[in-house]
Amino acid sequence: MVEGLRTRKKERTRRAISEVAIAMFLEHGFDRVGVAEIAAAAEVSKPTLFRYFPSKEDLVLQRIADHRGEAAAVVRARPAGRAPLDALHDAFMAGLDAREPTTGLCDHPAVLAYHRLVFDTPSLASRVAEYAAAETEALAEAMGEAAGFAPRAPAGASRPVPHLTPRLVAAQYVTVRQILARDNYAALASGRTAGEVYGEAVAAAGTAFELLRHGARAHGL
Amino acid sequence: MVEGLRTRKKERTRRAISEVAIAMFLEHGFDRVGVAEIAAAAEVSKPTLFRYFPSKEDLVLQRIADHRGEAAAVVRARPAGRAPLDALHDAFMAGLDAREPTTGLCDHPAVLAYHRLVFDTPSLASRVAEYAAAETEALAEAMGEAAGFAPRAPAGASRPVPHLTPRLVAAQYVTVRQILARDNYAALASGRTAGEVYGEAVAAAGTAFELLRHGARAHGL
DNA sequence: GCAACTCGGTCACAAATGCAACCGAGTTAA
DNA sequence: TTAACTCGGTTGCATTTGTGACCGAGTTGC
Repeated sequence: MVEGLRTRKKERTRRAISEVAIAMFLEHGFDRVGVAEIAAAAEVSKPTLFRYFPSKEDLVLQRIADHRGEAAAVVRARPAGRAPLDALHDAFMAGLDAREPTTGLCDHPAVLAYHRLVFDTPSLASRVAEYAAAETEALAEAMGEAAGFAPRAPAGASRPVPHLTPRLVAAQYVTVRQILARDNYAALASGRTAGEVYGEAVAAAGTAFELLRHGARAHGL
Repeated sequence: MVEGLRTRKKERTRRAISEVAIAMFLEHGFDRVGVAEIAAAAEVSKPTLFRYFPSKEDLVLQRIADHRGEAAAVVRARPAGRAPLDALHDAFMAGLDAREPTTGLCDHPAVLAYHRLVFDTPSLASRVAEYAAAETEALAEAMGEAAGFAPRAPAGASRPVPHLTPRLVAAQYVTVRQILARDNYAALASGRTAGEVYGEAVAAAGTAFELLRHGARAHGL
């Protein structure tokens, strides 16, 4: 009973609303389109729209939220004997290869426009930062497990709190990844193609993960 | 209630179910397709299917039922001074011109196959007869009004009962129309096109309505 | 003769949805 | 300042839908 009519229709509705909303935002701008218009275009009532998405911003950020916990999953599913950072490096390289939008190296016009929409709309950009914070926390937990730290579970807290070192490393990874993606996006925004940028992107990722692995000192900083 | 989301979606669902069902019946035969398969293909649950259509047969007959009361409406909407039978004749001629399926003069393969499906399936054919009876009653009422008879409303009856003459004429009209449509369909089934048959169909309709208007005596019967 | 199965159709219940009215904050206009 | 308006978001309620279990009649198999 994992795949009933109910589930299928709900997923379809969620996708339809989000896609319609993004298309309208891209065409007219985020705050020149009202939620009522989106609901009408998606053939859904306004309360239903808000049952799927808690706020107007989430209509856009759903795509980003879909990747929630991905880094933590990569760490947990890494091959035996492979270090967490190496597994993350592998995953990022694979993402570059596949031109995944999350790497910033996807030059489809729609994806580029989506990037512009998110970063040019303050309320959206700020929400992305929140997602990044949540992502960091989840990754820190997975890294704590990987490093053999038994996660502490304080009395009042609902979730275990990782130790300091995994949290620092996780935060650094998330930050570094943002920079890499930003750089790739900037290169594409200046008109170059993903194929042209690919080599530099790989090299930049190599540098970044090398820095993460061995610290700044080895680079004279 | 003008045109809300609810109404629109219900009509869409009703159409989707009926069309999916007819397509499957045409491909595999009426009683080689289960209602559960139809519901699955139409992406609705079985109870929902039966909320729209009271029986399996109605999945097919919906198209015919859609024309319920059409003859009565034609009579009521006829131009001032035009006799009911003449208005019905006009309407039938217009139907022939437009190649409406109800005239039997539509040679689209899908319509032909639909005809075959209905008349080759006993449980469907018998239901068509019931619809014809209901159609007759409705038309008789409209004709009674047109003829100036005040419809009688007997104590126990929920609806007024037309006088005898309008009922006879209405019954004759329905019968005659069935024969005309059957003849047209037979001609098309033998491989001729609607355009080729059109002239004969018009002439046949002329003869039939002439007979209705002036009786058999004038034709030596 | 009888059990197991199929198939059209129904039931009770919970989940999803539409609808209309409303709230509260921010804007505009008089 | 106040009144009217817009817009994101919410609420109560009726309608619609999915789900699973069930009924009863007709077949099939033994």
